[in-house]
Amino acid sequence: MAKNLTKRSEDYSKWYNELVINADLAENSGVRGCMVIKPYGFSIWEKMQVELDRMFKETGHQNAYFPLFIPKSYFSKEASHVDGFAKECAIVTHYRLREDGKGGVEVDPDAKLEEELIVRPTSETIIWDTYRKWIQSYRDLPLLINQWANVVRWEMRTRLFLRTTEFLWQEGHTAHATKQEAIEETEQMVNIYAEFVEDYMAVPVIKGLKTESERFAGAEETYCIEALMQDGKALQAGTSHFLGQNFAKAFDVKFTAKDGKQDYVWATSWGVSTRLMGALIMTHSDDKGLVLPPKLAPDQVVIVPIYRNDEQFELVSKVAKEVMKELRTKGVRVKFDNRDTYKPGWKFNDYELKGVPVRLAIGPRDVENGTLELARRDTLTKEFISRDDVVSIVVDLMDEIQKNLYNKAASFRTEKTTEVVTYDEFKELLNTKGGFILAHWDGTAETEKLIKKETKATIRCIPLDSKLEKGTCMVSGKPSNQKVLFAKAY
RNA sequence: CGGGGUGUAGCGUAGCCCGGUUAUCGCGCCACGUUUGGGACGUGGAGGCCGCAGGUUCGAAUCCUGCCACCCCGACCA
Repeated sequence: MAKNLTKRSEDYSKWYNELVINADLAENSGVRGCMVIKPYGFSIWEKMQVELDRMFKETGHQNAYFPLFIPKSYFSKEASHVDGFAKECAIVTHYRLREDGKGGVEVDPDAKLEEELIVRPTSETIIWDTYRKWIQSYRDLPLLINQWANVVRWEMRTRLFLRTTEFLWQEGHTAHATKQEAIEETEQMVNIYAEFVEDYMAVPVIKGLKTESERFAGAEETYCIEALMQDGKALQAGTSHFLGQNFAKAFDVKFTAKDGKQDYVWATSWGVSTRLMGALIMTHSDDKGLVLPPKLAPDQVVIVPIYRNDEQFELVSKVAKEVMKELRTKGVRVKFDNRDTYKPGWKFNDYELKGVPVRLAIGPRDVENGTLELARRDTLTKEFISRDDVVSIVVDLMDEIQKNLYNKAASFRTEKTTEVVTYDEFKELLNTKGGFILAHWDGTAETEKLIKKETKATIRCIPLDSKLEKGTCMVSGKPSNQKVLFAKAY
């Protein structure tokens, strides 16, 4: 990372970009708005997948896979859904290339598809078209399915991990016999997302409901989790939608209930994406690079040997390998970096850049004294510990670092969350402190739009667990029952 | 899609206004040697159709025209 570039500098996005590239997580591919996720970045994403997938399965969901291509006509079946996605779709119109006579290739105009195919921006339509065939009776319900997939949204502006043209995600699509059950599913999934993001990513989130204008295209209610980044901007980290009977009606998905009556099924959909990687990076990183929570770090501990000659290397390696073995027995992910092609100082900096939670250094002096040098990535502190205590200390540290990262992020968020009464205060705060702002709002789309236009701040959510309190809208002065969460957002 | 900016080695750049030897510097890369407890040093070396296509000129990285790509700010958005 550039030495003089810090996250406190004005150009936060440049800092972020360099961090993603230098920490070897991902890079721009050169293909419009698509990124290459490099092995190190992908291994973190894989850890996230494993934990999320486990949580989905523990709550009765199964994985399946649906097609990448969606016939254009499917989209026109749900009116608000098409409105929401029409402007950002990649469309397949032809199925063949031919030689252009100049050494290249061109699209063969004779190979035009009769019906264009949309590269999925999300899979509601094709999945509901399929569910129609799968669901006849209440006995087929609930249908609880998730898929891990890539989707494409042709956004105007892209950003590594946060908004790439193609991104990886999971999307759950469930069908239920009753409205109540579907709402419970929607709420359960937003709770699972919050639990994952807080417990595994160590990123505190606020659960809430989206306002009507921020709602998912085709949803009756959108639940979300919102996180606060270090530059004071909010990031939507996950969404769970109650779709009512909208898609069931659009795709004619009916079932016969116990009483013999036919009804449309009730639906939900929910998803998190590789954007979570962006949240992880922007929440914990410092000027030395990435900081990974132990639960998601591909390597939780790295051992760096210090030596001058082969003899010392053998001596040090022996201890390093023993320590590695003992830690692995306790379930700690350890890497022994015995490469002779890089110097210790270089390795120290590289692992700090990559965010490895704990570094152990062993040199001849340590072997002699029965010690190791332990360095924590989260606090950047170093200490010598006894060789005999290393396993218990490191095992405890995994929990401690995980908690410390969460607490740090939580107190940052508390510090950056302000309640205001007047619109003037609100505007002033946005320009100075930023962060989350709680304020009364009259519940109208007009006021919401006006605030967005004048300040660029949006209502991130109507928090679920905030207390009800009477007040008046900071803009219109009309009555309000609850403060809502505002912020400038990614 | 509007407004602004930038394209020179793998990366970051100087040169461009005011055309003129072999295109500058740093990092990285390769070889050899000395090094190794916080990003080592020395010596030598490789690597460029100066974004692309035209034009002006004896001569173009530099001037002109067109195109393309990327970045930033808006609008849009997980």
